[in-house]
Amino acid sequence: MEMNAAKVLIDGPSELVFDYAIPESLGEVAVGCRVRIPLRNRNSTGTVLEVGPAPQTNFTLRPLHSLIDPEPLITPNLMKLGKWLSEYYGTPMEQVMRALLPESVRQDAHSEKTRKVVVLESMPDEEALEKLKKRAPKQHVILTLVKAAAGQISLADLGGGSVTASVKSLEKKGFVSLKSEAVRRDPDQDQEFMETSPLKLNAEQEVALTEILKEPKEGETKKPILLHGVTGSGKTEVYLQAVQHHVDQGKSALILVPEISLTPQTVQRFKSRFAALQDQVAVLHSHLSQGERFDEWHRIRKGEAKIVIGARSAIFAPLKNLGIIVVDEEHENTYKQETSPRYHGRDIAVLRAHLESCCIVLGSATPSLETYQNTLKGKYTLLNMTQRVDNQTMPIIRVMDMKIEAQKQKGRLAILSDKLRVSMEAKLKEGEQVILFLNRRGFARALQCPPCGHVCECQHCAIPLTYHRGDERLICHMCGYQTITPNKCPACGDKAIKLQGYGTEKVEEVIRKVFPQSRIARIDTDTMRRKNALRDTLAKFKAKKIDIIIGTQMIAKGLHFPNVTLVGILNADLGLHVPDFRAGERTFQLITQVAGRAGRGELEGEVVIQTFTPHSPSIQFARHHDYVGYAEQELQFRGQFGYPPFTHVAMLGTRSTHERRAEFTLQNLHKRLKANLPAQIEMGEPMPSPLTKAHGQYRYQLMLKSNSARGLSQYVARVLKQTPPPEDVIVVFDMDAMSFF
DNA sequence: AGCACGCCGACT
DNA sequence: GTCGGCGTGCTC
Repeated sequence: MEMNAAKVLIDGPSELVFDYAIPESLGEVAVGCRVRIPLRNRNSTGTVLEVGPAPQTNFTLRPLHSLIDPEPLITPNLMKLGKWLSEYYGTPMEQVMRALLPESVRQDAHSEKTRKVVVLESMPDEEALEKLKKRAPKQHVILTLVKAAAGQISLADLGGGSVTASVKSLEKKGFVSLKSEAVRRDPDQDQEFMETSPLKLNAEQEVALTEILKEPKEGETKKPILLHGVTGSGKTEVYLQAVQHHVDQGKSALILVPEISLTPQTVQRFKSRFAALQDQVAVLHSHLSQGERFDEWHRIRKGEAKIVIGARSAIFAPLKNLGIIVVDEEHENTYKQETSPRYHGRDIAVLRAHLESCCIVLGSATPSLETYQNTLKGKYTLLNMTQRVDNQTMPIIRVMDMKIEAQKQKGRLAILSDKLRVSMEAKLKEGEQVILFLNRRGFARALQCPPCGHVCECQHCAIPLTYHRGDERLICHMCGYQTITPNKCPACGDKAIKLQGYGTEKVEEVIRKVFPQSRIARIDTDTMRRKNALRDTLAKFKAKKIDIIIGTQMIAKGLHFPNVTLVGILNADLGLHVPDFRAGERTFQLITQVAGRAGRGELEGEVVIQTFTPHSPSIQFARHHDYVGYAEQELQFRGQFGYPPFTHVAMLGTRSTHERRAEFTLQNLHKRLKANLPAQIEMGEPMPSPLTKAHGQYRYQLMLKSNSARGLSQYVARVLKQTPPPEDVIVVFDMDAMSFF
């Protein structure tokens, strides 16, 4: 007899895939179903990968026990997506499955939140009621309350546990019954959203929207769209109207934002615009409780929620009939997941749109070079928005050469240039506000010569060499090249060559001295530890109770303060001279984004950039608001040194509390990888990570490069499987790594 | 010979 | 992950 069988991926780290017979009594068993299965002499759980005729085996298949959920939890498209993820990132399928389903949904036991409600069954007659009032006054009160509440009231509203005895007694008499009712855990239940109407689009927005909504030609699929719009050009309004269009057509929409906690304003705008459809909007992010996530996820799966806004993991939301995916600020690094599977939310979004045959819009003022390159190759459609809405102008950007300032301010730490100080005085006098920005990620120290600005770089990789204190060496973190730390500048011969740096704390101290009258707040991870501290400080700033904000990355994104007319970037070099080939791109993006905080109201904005390397392309092109110019020269550099988007770069790392073990394990892996290294893979040397010790663990890393991401991942995964690491060493493989620390 | 312990491979 | 087979080695 022809019996169908299911290929099941068994839960647990074993990566086991076995065939099981499908008993007829189980009904429809589809791909993506979660199932209970026998395994040896015990029970286990798994996910159905395939369903088909039973394979030829010399043993009889054991039957599936039962379905955990009546319907498949993972749609066929999401299963395909998962398979792709597993191969591309070299991640075991089991771990991919964990990313596909939230833990609370995956768990065998369902956790719908319920509440007890008391329902009126029948009312006693007058006589009985009177009797009750005398003999059991509490029961009488309950009955009146239930009746007053239209025959149904929650147990909690009646007074909770203290009334249960009385209710039980009433139930026995048949007057009421006690039932359970599912309640939705709404993460935003205490918030009110005022509905907003669509804004009038300007000509550029109109063109963009039309192109986004254009149906593909018969038999063709729509190319992904890059919406490149300058800061303040009204991209969000375009997304909103595009989403509206698809929702009107009965389709669903998915909006990805970099990080919910950093983009509350964007989420707010979506929730407000669709306030009338509030029950159809779901927000997914990491701060949801397990229960909230469970509810939101099932609302999406059942088709109740058709508009999903979320951070990267929302890309796996079980939406059906997708009309459009929007990836806001597509260049953001937060789209890269930093635990396994280390996927890039934007890339997965493009793939999902392809699988679902839906429209996808990637939006940014500073597109990633990966995405921009795809428009040049004709794989994506490029739409430009060059004007700010409401005729606002782009801020004027000035660049201050801190080498000259350092000479002027002889002996003192040059934190504030004369120009920036004078501008601040002028703006503050007018009652306008100032943001001072300092990127503090300077821990991986490059060696820079203060008089001439020269930075020691690797000849092979064109990235700054990193100073390692222990052995006084400079190491290249792409290829492993090492050299002795010079005691004078190789360019100008000056002996002042040194590691430079200061933090926000130091800046605050200096600014308070220079501007004793001003109200100053510092925003960084140290001062914003308290819950809601960021929100409160920003609210105060908005209310003009603060004049100057000194901040790190936290204030770079998405903030809209019309009264800010001056932005100072105190040390643009800090992000520039880190051992990462994307350092330049990141600096360009950061300057452009931070500069975009200035002049968002009636008043014109001004930006002052302080740097020791004023001629660096990231700074010069940002100064002229010239994205295309920057991209062109940066792409040329990337091509020349074989960096992404022309290749794929992956990082293989080890971590251990024992330094030698981390080092030895990576050296061992390096040796084995080298043994049969395919020609198209290029490999560097193992070396200590720039952040040698983090979270009590020593870290070593190794760079790999290839034209084929899959090929590289598969090769590394195979070698990794053959060489399991010692127990106390963790091995990390990161395809398309975005961070090299 | 009898039994405890730990490694290693199989699990459909 | 977890079970059980089997080899090692120690004890009765």
